Amino acid sequence: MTYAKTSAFTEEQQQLARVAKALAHPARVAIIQLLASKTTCISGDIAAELPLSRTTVSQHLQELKALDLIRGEIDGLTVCYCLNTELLRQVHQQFTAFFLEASSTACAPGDACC
Amino acid sequence: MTYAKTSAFTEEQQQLARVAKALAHPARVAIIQLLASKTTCISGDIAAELPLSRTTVSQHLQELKALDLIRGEIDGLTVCYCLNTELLRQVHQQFTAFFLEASSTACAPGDACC
DNA sequence: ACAATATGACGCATATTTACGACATACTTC
DNA sequence: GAAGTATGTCGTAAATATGCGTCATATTGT
Repeated sequence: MTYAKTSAFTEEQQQLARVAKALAHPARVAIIQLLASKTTCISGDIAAELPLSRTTVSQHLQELKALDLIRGEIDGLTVCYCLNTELLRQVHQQFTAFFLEASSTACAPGDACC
Repeated sequence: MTYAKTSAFTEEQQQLARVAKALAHPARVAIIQLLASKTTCISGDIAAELPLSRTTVSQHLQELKALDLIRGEIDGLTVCYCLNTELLRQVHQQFTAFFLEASSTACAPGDACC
């Protein structure tokens, strides 16, 4: 984004693409799953569970945070990341609307339109 | 992918990331929406409706086709693209499972874990 | 204050994506 | 078969993403 002639697409399309991009890397998918399953969500612990350097994981965390999908709370020396469940539910709805629209299409292989 | 230390993540995580990456550009989101709404799905028509060159659109179409999200049928001189609704429904379920897992997490801001 | 620790920011190398013009191919029509 | 049309492939430039080491900063414990 901010690369494409991005302004020519609807805000809705851009929003969906933005979130999709956030999930477009297995590490970020893994991070979200980790935050969902673990009760400890300390930055260092997250990095320790992933096959990437601490620096790289931190970068992925910042990307998720930039979209507000996760939030970080500083607790003394450590930082605790938590999922923004509100937003995730909202995003889920957006994706569902998109997929429903797409999977109940009038244009399928073999149809008159093809 | 095939960039990350990709093998270290689960196939499930990689699959989700792969599909997310396919949706990570507004043009590809737009293409899917177009195919869902229009009854004509001819390559050239698709390109004409997007603010990108025909070549670029063709490239995006190939990316979606590579994941089998869309399928192209050659009809003489033109090529008709259609959504793979089966796969889209499947992918929708994967995303739903992921989002449900994520949005019903035990770790929320203010919780004991943070 | 000092040493130890946890994190993020910065800089850099490499890989991938994006966008597009030019070219090649295949089919249709004349 | 020649001319025209619709598509995809290729090559290439510019923008981004990815991964990681090193450094700067902030906090804790001594």
